Amino acid sequence: MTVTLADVAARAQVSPATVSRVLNGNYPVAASTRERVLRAVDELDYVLNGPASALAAATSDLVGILVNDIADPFFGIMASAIQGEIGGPGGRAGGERLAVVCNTGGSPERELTYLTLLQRQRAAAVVLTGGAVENAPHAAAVAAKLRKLAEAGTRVVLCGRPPAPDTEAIALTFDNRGGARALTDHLIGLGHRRLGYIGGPEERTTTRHRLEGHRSALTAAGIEEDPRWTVYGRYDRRSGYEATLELLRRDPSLTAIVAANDSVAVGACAALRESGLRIPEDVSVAGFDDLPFSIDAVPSLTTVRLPLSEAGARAGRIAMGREEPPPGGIASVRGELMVRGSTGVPRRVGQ
Amino acid sequence: MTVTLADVAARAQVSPATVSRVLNGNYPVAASTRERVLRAVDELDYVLNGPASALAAATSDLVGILVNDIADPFFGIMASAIQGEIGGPGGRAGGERLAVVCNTGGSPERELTYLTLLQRQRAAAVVLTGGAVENAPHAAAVAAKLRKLAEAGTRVVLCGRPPAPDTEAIALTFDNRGGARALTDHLIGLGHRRLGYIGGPEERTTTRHRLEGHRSALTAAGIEEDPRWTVYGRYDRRSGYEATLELLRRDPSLTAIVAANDSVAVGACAALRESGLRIPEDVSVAGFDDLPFSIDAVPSLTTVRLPLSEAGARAGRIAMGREEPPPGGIASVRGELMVRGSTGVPRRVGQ
DNA sequence: CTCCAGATAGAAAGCGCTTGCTGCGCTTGC
DNA sequence: GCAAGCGCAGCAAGCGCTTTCTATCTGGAG
Repeated sequence: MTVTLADVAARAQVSPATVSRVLNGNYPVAASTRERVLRAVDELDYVLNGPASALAAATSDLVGILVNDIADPFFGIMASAIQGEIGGPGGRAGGERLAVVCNTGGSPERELTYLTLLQRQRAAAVVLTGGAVENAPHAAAVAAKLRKLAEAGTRVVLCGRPPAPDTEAIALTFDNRGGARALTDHLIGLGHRRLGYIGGPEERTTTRHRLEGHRSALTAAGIEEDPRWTVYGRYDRRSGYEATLELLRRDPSLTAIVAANDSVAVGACAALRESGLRIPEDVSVAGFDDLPFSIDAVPSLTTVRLPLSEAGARAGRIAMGREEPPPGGIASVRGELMVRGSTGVPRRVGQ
Repeated sequence: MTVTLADVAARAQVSPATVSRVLNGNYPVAASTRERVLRAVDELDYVLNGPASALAAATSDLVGILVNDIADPFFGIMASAIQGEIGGPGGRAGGERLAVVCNTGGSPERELTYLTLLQRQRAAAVVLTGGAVENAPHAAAVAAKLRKLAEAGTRVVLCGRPPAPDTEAIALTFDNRGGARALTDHLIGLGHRRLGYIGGPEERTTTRHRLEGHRSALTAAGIEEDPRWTVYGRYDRRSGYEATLELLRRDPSLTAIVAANDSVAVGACAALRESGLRIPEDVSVAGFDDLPFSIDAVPSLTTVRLPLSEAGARAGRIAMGREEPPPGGIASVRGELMVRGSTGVPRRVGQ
């Protein structure tokens, strides 16, 4: 029923081996033979059986991309850039590879399960994006999995994720600490002294690093932080909205709100507006990531631009072995402070 | 080096056949034996070889999802919903399936290539999202491919895409015409008589349907459309920005701008603001899709809410055979008009 | 006490492809 | 003029799993 290599071989009057070689193009085949084979392939409308090749060759052309939330542009942009480089159709790479985007939803178990699934498929490479969960047993389990994958010949790259010790994984880490530091420095420079902070989920590396950067700026400026000024939430708009209301309740004299990311910041803006506060005259707001919509917020969001697309592309190239990994297997990718309309000199009288 | 079924069998003192049956759970195996096998699997840290099973069983657990642009939340949301239903880790479905999200970038060739790649992998199902390109040869090629896939046992579902005639593909189509009609009716009801329209790429079904809905509203209200009022672009913010400037240049008396989607609308807002026009006092703006950020635009965007998540979930279930396809294999999914702050009664004096 | 159905387990034949090795015919160096 | 060398094609042995068919061993039913 389905056409196989042997059928093509028969039609082209050659051996299956020759057909295979024509299709894979890694062995000399005379031009005339090749043409005959290709014609037969065309006439029979033959499509290679992926699993069979993968089995015989002990490699596959699948590349896994793990993301926390595919509906979030933060991950979408990275996934897109990675995929652009792994040489799907239209990519410059030779062999056509299929990108498998896996949505972990931020759940450690699903992350692990997906990794196993990818291992089962003998993936050619795996790129993990986004922050990791700070949980020793889970981190160890992931590290073990990554080691296994590497052992089986799967290249592992971390993009926007802290390095995994004792692992051969290449890490392209975002300098969340540095970015957050620059952002809060900017706010302090404007004259803010009472700054609220809306973090992401407490157990994530990204959350911790950004908060650390924020605090180091505070410390450097000799500002003593009030514990009431920090609220944890999720990386979404809703969380920003609710957290802002909570922050305002706890300390109505805040003059600035630093958010875990742009979505949170946008939610914060909405809450502020509903509370009758002007941005930035009454309260300044800052985000992180510089997603496309940030510039369209009104006022446009001051934020830290992360080169998501560039980092993703680089991760993709490294995963494909088309770019040298950074020395030591670790590179820190810096963000850039984008000062826009949502931050300004505080006008409100304190207390 | 790598652990195989046989190794597990040896360790558990059973035949490979038994191990396979335990792992696939579709054949009676005595509890004690099963346990022994599972222990061995665990001890050896065995992971099934996907390609080998796929080859032997002539089926795979890959499900393809084709999207135009993974970085666009429109597709991200659908992809996420689809994936949630195809039973990746955590899903309720039994077998664990891997979702393969393919980024076509809107290119017909890549779409076809991805379809071939999926066919090669003997995908269990394929879901195509987003509008199709209106190009006869390409449509025919896609239809042929879909037929081949169906023939090979791959279930094909179209989500937010017009039906593919002569194909077994199930189609969940968005009622773009109806949504657009309702939107423009709303604007006309507010008193607008001079409405600009920013469309998407001209050769896409979505673009055409939305424009048709818009025009039918115009016609029904006895408004004769000025050809200058329509501009085609892309489905992104930038396009909205540029097209709006162009529209304003062509006819500064426009009191409303209807955009192909929310991103375009947001770009339009930016252009309007920069031109010193107030929204909606001077010009009303309307979008389409109701993506999450629309509500945060200032003023918040009047738009047509498409149940992206619901439709995606349904498409996913149908693809998995867990939900009856709609009668006739075609269902139209309606959008809901969301009236918000970006549209209002026109205040500007005409001309 | 025999016989048969039912429940488990195993043997073995592939699934469709890749690839190391062999083989053949011809150019080329000495 | 001969052997070595090269370019190209075929043979055949798997890759690791699934599954049909068969074998074995119960425990009643007759």
